Amino acid sequence: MVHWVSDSEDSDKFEWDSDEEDAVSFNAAGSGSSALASTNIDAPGPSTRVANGNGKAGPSASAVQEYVDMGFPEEMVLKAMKDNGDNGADSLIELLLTYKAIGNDPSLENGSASHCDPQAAKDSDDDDNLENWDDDDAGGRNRGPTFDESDDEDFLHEMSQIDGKVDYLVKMGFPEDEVNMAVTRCGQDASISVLVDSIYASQTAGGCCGNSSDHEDNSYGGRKKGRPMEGNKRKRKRFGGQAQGSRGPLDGSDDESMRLPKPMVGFNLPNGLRSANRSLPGPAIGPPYFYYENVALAPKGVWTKISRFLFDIEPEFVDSKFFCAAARKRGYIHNLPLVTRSPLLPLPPKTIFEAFPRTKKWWPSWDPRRQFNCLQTCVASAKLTERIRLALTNSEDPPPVRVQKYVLEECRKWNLVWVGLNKVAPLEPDEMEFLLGFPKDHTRGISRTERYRSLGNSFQVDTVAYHLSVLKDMFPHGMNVLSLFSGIGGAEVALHRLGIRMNYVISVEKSEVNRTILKSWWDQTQTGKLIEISDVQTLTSEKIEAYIRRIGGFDLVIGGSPCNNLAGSNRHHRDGLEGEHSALFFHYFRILGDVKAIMARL
DNA sequence: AATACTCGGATAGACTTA
DNA sequence: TAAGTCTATCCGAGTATT
Repeated sequence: MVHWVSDSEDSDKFEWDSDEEDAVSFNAAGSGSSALASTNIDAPGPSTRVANGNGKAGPSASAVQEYVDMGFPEEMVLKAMKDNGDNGADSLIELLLTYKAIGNDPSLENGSASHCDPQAAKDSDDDDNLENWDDDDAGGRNRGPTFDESDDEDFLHEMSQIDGKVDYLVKMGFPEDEVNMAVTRCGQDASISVLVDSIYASQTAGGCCGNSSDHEDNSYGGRKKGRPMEGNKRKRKRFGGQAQGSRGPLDGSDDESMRLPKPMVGFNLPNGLRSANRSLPGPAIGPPYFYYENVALAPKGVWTKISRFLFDIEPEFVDSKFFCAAARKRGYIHNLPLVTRSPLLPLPPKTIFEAFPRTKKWWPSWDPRRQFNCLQTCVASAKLTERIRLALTNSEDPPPVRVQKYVLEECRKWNLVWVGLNKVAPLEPDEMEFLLGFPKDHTRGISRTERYRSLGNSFQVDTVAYHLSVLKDMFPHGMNVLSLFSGIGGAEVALHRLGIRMNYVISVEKSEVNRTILKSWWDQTQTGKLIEISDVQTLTSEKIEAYIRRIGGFDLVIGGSPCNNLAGSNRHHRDGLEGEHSALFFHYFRILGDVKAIMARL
């Protein structure tokens, strides 16, 4: 049952104090590390720059002038060009508009050119002390070597160069001395990922491994066995500190793989009898709440590793087939309470026939499917459905087993539905919207291919909303949300459908069509303020702090990792959590750490 | 050993724009 | 008409399950 609490109640402060199971004050947890949080992570590490300077020239005078002519102050243009990197003109303009919208520009005195919408002006009670949240160009305009070259470098390499990586790990709850030892062992150049490996290796092995060369050979997966199992007393407790051995299949010793639960129902389900409880480790407890999603069937070791980074929280693996008519196996790592969950109403149909009754008429008795497989980003070609039609019309009824098998195989592979005699077809985009819990026509207006791609990458709204439903009563006055890799706004739609007001949403999404979709939905349904950012790299810790100061903090950091090369097909150049695609996860990690540290400090 | 499943990508051709 | 953009098609491999 959903609680529809009116927005008019009058308790002004955020209630972060502990649901019954997590009775640790976040302030206490966060203050220890906060002193370190303010070190300058922009400063290059000592002699560790990679020799990758791609001779990129700074912004040309004429290009700057072009945007100055459009009415943007020069300082703002220079800053935007720096932050934008190589992302092109559209992205640059968005950035400029974002700066303006949030009132970032120090030189924006007369309101004549202001894009500030009235809502934002009204909500902010501190207009006169707007942060110069990019005051680096106010001070020393040419900060020398950090200005240009590093923008394009892979994030991991960048992180390898900066002193701040130690701080990030400390911020996220790793013991400081162990982090420092890991740096000593692996060298200054080691990536964060390697450092975490090293910390765990020494915790379990007693620190006898010499300075390994792990970081050079990308060999995370190669260290499979031979780890002594003696627990170290200071080891970060696995999965929130429950007694090891009582975890069932998830306590898969210390090897790299994490077994998926069967059935994949998460910690609990609506109306389910399973009532789960868990205790979170202190550093994991908010603020903010966070919610991270990724494909469940990631390559070996990936989930173990992600979990290590995120406080060793046990992932909640859920198949959305328990929420709707399509399977979707995903893992979620979050620090939300579990006990007061409630599903979205009305409950969506859970079988194909309930969802699409008209298909029943044409559904052959030898097709046993009652639910869809995972909705993907690509759909079957017309040629395939025509081949199927021909194969069936050339057979008697029922067709021979060979034909049945072929047709069924293709139907399962491509999620085909029966729409006529011997006629199958892929799901329409609006049917996928429906299955995923989005409003009809949510993605309408872009090309068909792009709709499929965006939807295939999206959240299943009912599943996510079920997990987020606990927030409803905690935030009767609404929430501030940092939404990373937002896609078409699955998280936002879920919160909205839960009746949770969103005061501010800062959304990071690379794809322009996705940003357009989210913005358009937002303008139709929301009264809060949406700020869209195209490039996650521009969300520096300075900016995060400025946003936090401005809007009063984030209540939820939510994001799904774009899973390029992590799941499904084309895994041949996947790279787990070592290569360039993993940079996206580390952005999530970095930003969450920043938000936690800054909020604890302020 | 065979089978099922998977938040993808390079490419040629169709289409649109300058 | 050439160049750029979008679309449809084939093509895949790794992991888990049977």
